[in-house]
Amino acid sequence: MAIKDRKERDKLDRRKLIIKSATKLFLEQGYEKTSIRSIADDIEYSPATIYLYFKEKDEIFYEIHEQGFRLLNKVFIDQGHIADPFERLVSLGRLYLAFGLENPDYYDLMFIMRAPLTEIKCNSKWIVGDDSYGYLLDTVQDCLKHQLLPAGDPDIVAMTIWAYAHGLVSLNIRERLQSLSADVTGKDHLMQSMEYFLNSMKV
Amino acid sequence: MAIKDRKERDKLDRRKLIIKSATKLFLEQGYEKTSIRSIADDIEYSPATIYLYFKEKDEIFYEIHEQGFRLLNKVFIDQGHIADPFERLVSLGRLYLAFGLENPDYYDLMFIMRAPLTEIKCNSKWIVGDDSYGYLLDTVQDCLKHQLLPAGDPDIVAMTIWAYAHGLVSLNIRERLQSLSADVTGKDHLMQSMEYFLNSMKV
DNA sequence: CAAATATACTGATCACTGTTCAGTAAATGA
DNA sequence: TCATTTACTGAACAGTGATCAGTATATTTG
Repeated sequence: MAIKDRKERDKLDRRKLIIKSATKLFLEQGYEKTSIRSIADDIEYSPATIYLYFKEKDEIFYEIHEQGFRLLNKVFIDQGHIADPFERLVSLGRLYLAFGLENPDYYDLMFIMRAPLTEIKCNSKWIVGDDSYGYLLDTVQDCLKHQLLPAGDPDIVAMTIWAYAHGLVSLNIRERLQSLSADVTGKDHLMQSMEYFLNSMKV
Repeated sequence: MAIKDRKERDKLDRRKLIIKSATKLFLEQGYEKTSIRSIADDIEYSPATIYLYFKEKDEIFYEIHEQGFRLLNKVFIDQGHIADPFERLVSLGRLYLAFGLENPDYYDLMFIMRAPLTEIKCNSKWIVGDDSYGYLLDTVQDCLKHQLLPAGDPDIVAMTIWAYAHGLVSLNIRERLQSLSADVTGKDHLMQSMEYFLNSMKV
């Protein structure tokens, strides 16, 4: 049965090849411009072949979507050592902002784009995102315990903070801040805003 | 020269006809599914005709984009009578949230979608959005004057509040809240979040 | 070993998209 | 009356995601 095993490995390899190429093209030119044909061209297979490994275009990009979350988790993971909960929260905020600005395409896929997750998938695998949200929730709960944030339901508080951070990043990515009366574009102003936000929240 | 006038009026009428049809189809089925051909079908003209009145698809949807801002302005405009600045701010927040949830397609076009505003247009006409932002900025300045919000640059403060509200609405529209550990979906939870946010900010 | 079957892949095609352009028919101006 | 402008269109271009009958190779079975 070794042959069968090898074949299965080969099949997975080809799947990975597709994802690798798709990721490369995606980071170069974004989701919309990365066509099935361009991926096929890149890996030197027929477009039809890709549909033997993925049901639809979205399924390929769901993998990249997951990669993005793994990336964000990696960024978050070694903040646990910060003892002060509020300091940890500040650090998470900074990192989230930096992640969004440095990986706008990943961020887009993860949080802005019309979800590439039709059907059941949504329940079964969205869980990857839970890790990142988990860090936030834990930190928020710590802050609440030490009364560093105004009392409230931890989930509501975490969602509130996330909503703020997401709003900041996504307004920036989609260039909605350029029209404001004052010029608040640029990373400095975004950081100023985040400091203002967190300091205002601090009890 | 009356004939020429009539002709110009007719031309504007046809332009309006296109926009009207585009709006109808857009609100029925969203941006992506509203094709030039479907608009042409609806108004019983050839697809090519549409390009005599609009340079590109985005130009049509820029009009709808403006309609959206006029709608939001109309919602905001009669909040000026609320005397207490902070109460006014709360009211603006509520209205913004309600607008986003009740008009997700408009909201999408206005604040989420990859901007349908290539080139110069961005400088010349984005100003429509300034009205709505103006209400927010005025209210924020009032709040700062009466020390109802933590001191800070008015533009940064306004942007911070807007970012929060936008984050809340857009995470909801793009269904990113469903994956959270607790079920924070639903208008109630969003309102709870907004109350928590604004109360936390209040000095 | 030979025949039947399973695997991996592809070219062609479908139905769609935004956009362009040569051509037409009618209204207008000289 | 004839030239010109105006308003419009059919057909096409180049691209998209997706499908499917067909093919060539490899494996399993009698």
